[in-house]
Amino acid sequence: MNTTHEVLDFVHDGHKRYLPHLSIDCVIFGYHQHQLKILLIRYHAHTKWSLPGGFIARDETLTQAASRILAEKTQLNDLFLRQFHTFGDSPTRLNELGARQVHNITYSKVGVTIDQNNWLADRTLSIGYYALVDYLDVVVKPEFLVDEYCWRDVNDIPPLLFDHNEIIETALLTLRSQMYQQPIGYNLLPDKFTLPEIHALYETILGRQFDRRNFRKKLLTLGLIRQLAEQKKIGPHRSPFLYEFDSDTYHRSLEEGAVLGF
Amino acid sequence: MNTTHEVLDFVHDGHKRYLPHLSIDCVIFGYHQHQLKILLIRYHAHTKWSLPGGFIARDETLTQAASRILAEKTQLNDLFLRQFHTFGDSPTRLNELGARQVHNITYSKVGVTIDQNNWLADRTLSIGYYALVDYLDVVVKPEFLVDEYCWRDVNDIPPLLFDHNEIIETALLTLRSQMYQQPIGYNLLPDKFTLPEIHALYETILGRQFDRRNFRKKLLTLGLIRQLAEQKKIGPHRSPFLYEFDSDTYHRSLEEGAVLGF
DNA sequence: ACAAAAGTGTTAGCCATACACCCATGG
DNA sequence: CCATGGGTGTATGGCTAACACTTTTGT
Repeated sequence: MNTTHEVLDFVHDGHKRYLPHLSIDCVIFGYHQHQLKILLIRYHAHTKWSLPGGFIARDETLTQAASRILAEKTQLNDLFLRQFHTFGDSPTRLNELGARQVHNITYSKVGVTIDQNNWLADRTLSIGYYALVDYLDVVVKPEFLVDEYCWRDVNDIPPLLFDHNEIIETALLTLRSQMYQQPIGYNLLPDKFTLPEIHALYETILGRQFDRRNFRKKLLTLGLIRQLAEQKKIGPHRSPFLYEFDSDTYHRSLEEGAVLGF
Repeated sequence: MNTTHEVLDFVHDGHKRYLPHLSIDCVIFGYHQHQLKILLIRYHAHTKWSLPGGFIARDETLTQAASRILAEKTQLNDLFLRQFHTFGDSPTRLNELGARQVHNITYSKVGVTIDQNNWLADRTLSIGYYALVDYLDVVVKPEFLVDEYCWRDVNDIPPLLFDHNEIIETALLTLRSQMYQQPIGYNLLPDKFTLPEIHALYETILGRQFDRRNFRKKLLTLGLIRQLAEQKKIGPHRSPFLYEFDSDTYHRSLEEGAVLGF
């Protein structure tokens, strides 16, 4: 939606293409060098930030919708993307008037008012998905109704629209608990990475520290990573060895689960 | 819905009270004495069985809706009830015609045809909840549109309507993986229970065996259960001791997670 | 030579696992 | 006394956790 005409069409006829009452909200975790951030957007004329989201087209599956929405924002495909919860309890989701007012501020940009019967004024439940990306890989696409976007540190999230703070909270809990049972990193690290790199990744996402020696031992014992003969030049310091994921073990662990047990 | 009039009202005006496009399906696990069963229902004039389900009223929260639907079927409140996944990928959920045909069979009972514009003919996503009950406690309430119900063993589920087999599969996987991280049993055992009873509960739900001695040790070490001085009379055999849950530890483990680590 | 970062091995304690015999009860 | 089911303790191995010094590299 990049023109006034497209937006007006969406407001008036969106319910013909999309399912009303249901949206998808994406918690896009962006990791890079010891920082874990979340992509937030600010809809037109709002002061509060929100999570990026979208609707489910009538002719696409739920998974397709989530991938499409994520790809629209990040221009990236084949990301780590997981459904984690469906939200329908918050008072902000029961109060149709509140939602309508929020939309009215946004859509004032095209001079249209959402009336009580408009599909966007309906009560909407939201299916939460989270994704993990390297935020340096992401070129966020400007959108007509979005004034700005930003990457905010997970520990410094401001009050957001609707129940989006709760959605982030749940996403983070889910991400962390899944990380203890499944390998993570394929999408966040280069093909060949150093031990300090993957070590920092785990420490940052899980928000705690691991002993370097035990960490390496664990990943090697599980067969998740393989040490290479090459080293990486990192300037005025000792050169770390490069490692790569063992694709077989990695994907088997993704499916069957592998207890990291730290 | 127990009269023709109520059903007709639901078919024609249900979209005013309920959110269209979204339903809740409940996987009700019924445990009793070494058996783990699932409650299935057969809608009027259908040959295939289904999961019990329902819609979300416009003025209730998602959690309220799930509890209400469960209470309507089982007459029980305060059950162990958990959302586990939202389903919107199955081809049977994309094909509106198929869903309409299924509904038409059911609603033939009241001589009404669901046309293309009826809200029940819309594509519907389903939010899956699972519950755990003692199936001897359940008195299933007869419903106008339901010809029969039955408790089927989890290992003997026939082909069901729509994607309900997949929903059960996912529910069972979730239940089992949660059971390793959280205590279960409060709703399934009497206040005072014997060790063989809770032992059988775990073995049945998780589908594997545990050494009696190690099992007891584990639960006592975690502080989840407390041994009482009383014993239970069980006929022509040695009387087993009674135990009770330690309410504090139990609820703390529910929230924080407790690794059973068998 | 110094600063910064990476590499490396051992030990102790806990916990999961495996395992078999005796006891109580009612018929 | 017999059949059935319940109660109980120990030993082993593996895994987690804790811990500090040396090596490399560039300036």
